[in-house]
Amino acid sequence: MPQGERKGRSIRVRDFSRPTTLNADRLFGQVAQKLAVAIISGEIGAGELLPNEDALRADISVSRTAFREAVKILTAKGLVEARPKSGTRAAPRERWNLLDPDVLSWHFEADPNEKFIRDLFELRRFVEPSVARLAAQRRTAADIARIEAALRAMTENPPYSDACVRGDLAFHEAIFAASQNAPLQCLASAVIATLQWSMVLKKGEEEAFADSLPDHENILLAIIDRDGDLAAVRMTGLVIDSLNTTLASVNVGQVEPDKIARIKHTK
Amino acid sequence: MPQGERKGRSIRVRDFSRPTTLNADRLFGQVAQKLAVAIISGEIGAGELLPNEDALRADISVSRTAFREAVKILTAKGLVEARPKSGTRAAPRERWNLLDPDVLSWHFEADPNEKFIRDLFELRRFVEPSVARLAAQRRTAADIARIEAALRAMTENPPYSDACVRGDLAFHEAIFAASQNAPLQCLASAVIATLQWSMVLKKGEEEAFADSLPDHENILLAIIDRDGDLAAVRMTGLVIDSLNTTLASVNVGQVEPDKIARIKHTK
DNA sequence: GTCTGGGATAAAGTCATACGATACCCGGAA
DNA sequence: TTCCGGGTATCGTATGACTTTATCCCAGAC
Repeated sequence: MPQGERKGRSIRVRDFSRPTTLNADRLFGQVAQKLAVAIISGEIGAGELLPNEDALRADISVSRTAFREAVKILTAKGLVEARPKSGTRAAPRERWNLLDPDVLSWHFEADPNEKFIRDLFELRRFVEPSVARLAAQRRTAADIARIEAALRAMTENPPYSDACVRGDLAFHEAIFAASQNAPLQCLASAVIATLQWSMVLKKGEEEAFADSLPDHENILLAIIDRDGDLAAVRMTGLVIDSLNTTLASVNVGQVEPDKIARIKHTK
Repeated sequence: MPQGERKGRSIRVRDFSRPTTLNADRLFGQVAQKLAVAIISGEIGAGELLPNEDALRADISVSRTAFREAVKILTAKGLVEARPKSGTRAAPRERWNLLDPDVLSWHFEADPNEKFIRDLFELRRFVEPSVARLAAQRRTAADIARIEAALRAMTENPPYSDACVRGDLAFHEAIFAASQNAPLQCLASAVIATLQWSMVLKKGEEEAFADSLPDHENILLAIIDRDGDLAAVRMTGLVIDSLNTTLASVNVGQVEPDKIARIKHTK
């Protein structure tokens, strides 16, 4: 069956996360990605954008249309600023919408440094406990079912397998959804991106994963009991543990460059 | 001087916030705004997008180029999803990047309902205290100067004047900046949008504003003292007070529809 | 009758070209 | 040296044609 083949032909890292707006199979999407990575990695750095003639001659011969649409996407995400006649420049980092799913994805691909991972974990540390508290207060039966299903995917599949990782991401996303707060839910993509990366970095450390399973389960129990404070405390513990094991993997493990290279390769 | 005239001819609500990517003076920007408002207000609602022929004939005769670039912007912000053969559809609300500055601005213009304001205050309630704690721990002398300058703008100008409002926004933004966490800083735009709206709704209630001034000052003092816990507690109090007075204005004041209409008018 | 496969079809995507507007650069004049 | 003016580069917009892609429907096979 050729279509099944096509579907499974390559697993991309960001396939796990929420559907992104970035059509990588479309031309403008490729150009946008290439430019974004160049900007985020600092290759372009707040200077003027590479003239389109360069871009389309070096990479692939893209028409002005595709190039402009790619630039429009980057503009919408704050990566570049196009001023009427003076030129299109790469924007300073303060302007980037770092919480945009695509920007996060590009950022990890371009410059997955430790400071950035720390910052994201800090965000998780502040947000996720509160979200868990809300979830405990507002969850419906359907929310519980969704969280349970995600947890089941984690326990019933081998650690760090695709299905297991997907389950972990779904676990956290379901808790966000149970919070019933739409703006808050937008942060789920940032959390998921963080999780995904920490999972890739930690891959192989199965004891750490096994330890985290009861923590997940206990969070679910607190949410079922509508015990917001307990859910928040337990979520705090989970995030801190996750940060520690992730940083341990990054610092101790000399495999880090290899892993990062592999992640980039599987993009 | 005609150019000065043009600058001051209309005060826009979002002029106070960080510079948005939305070029309202460009054609594609206007189309994007119009479509975005139609989607967010529910006028289009997850169905198929109005065929471009309709759009360009009804509103203004815009070329396919401008229309497509507008759609690309909306795609990048998650408001629409374009698929090759099936058409370009308005996306469900879960996909919207509600924390994007432009989307926030459009959301307030299209559908400033109480639930949304509550959700945003909830976000503030969770995030800002933690940010204040970080700011207290990491602030530099320059950060202090920036916060002080913002506070001065609040005290030295008449309540709810433009300069005063700008000062209030700058106060909160400066605290975010002092946290030294880039992803966290992206939430500043959401906080600022919330503040801006609550300020417009509260306008005229000068006693509430006067009461909040010492609160602001005390937060600054805690940050100067590097007392993170105290800064967090005080920020929590400020956010809660702000929510209460804002909701009181919305619920008690029968002026609400009038005010909202006026805000929309000044867009 | 149901399922499968391929072609018709419609919409998005891509390309090429052209023109208008304006900010910026540079050279000439005072 | 300074100021002014025109040229130029670049973005924005418009137009028309062609390509790609996925859906839908119908015909043919089991």
